[in-house]
Amino acid sequence: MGRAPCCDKVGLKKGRWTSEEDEILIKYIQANGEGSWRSLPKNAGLLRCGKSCRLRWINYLRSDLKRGNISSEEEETIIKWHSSMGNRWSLIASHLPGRTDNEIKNYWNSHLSRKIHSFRRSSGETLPMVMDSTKADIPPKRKGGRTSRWAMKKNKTYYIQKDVPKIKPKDSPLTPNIEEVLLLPTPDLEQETFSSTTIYDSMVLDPKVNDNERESLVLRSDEAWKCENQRLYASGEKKTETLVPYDHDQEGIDDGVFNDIVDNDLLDPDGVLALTEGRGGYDIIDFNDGKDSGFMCADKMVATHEHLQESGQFSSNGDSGEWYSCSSITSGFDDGVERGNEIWDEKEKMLSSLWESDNWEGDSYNLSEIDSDTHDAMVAWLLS
DNA sequence: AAGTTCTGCAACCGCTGTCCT
DNA sequence: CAGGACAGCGGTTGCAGAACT
Repeated sequence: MGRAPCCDKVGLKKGRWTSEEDEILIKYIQANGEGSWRSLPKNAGLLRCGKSCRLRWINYLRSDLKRGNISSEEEETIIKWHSSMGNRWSLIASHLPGRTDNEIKNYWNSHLSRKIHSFRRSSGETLPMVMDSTKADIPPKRKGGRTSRWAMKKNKTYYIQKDVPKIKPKDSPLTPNIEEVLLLPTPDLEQETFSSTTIYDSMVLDPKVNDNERESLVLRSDEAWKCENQRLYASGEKKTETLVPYDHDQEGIDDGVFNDIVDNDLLDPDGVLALTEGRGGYDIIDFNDGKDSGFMCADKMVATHEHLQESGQFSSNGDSGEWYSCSSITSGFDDGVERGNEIWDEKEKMLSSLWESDNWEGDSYNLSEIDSDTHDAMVAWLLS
């Protein structure tokens, strides 16, 4: 036999608390102490749910709360703890006396996350937008108002579009439009060198098939899907190649298997099997077992696991000896070899880490792996 | 100045683990 | 032990007011 329900929610007031209600609650708790939230509203004469009373007290009425004006030191604390704990707002709040989890959560969502996005813009990078085929032809026309929250959300979810609808070529040929919206966040050299569609240099393969089969899976003749992509090699040579996205739906992995991969079971937390988002869903990168694994780039297999191990680099072209980057979308240009001697600046590394961490939507386990120097630099920048 | 759109944040919702009966 | 409330948490929503054209 359990307890009586907390409240039946019938006839209870919702919404903003009035100053009168606050006063009643404060006086009651001062006289009787915290706790017994279920009986509190009745005893205090409030037409509120006990849960609501608790929330109001903890977040706004307690005398030890600071409320507003979060200092740079506090901001730094939030960033640091968030980088290691993710959205554990209550834990973060426990390191900030006088601050509540709700306040920190709101502050993060409305201030700090935006700082990171604005950095990407300020550093000459253009944030990619999700290509939504249903809207691609009708760019929204602004009538007035401020920066779109929707747009921020889109930016935020760009790399994490799990349920993005598959875009069929016949429905929405992307090639003509993609350049307008898919300028990736890359250093200057890359922006000059790579064409607009380099998003698809993410490698694509099915871990379940052998190399020959995989090649046939990836290669497509559908012109609408092809992406011309220029690559710059360390030698200075430029090459144009065609990258063809892999559509798991059309190409052989059934939805059930694919969803399993996406949802978790087949994802290796150590990164031997990784997903990157591509147009129409996820691409799968398998770093596992060498022989059946590798990287498909353009129209050929460019590296196997053995290449990776031997080279210590991300990948190389076994045929020509040229180095390829076969990285994810988010780090689509972060292969040091292909980029010659060019070195990413620290901010890019930071932001790349942030993007890859899926930090905007979920846990940030990757962020915790950022080395301390990078981490500190990131914090310094965010506070600058 | 009016109309439109977005921001900031307080409050709610729903879930989970723990405790109570 | 089972069932249910409690406490706490993170995600989401709603709205007043700000920002913008």
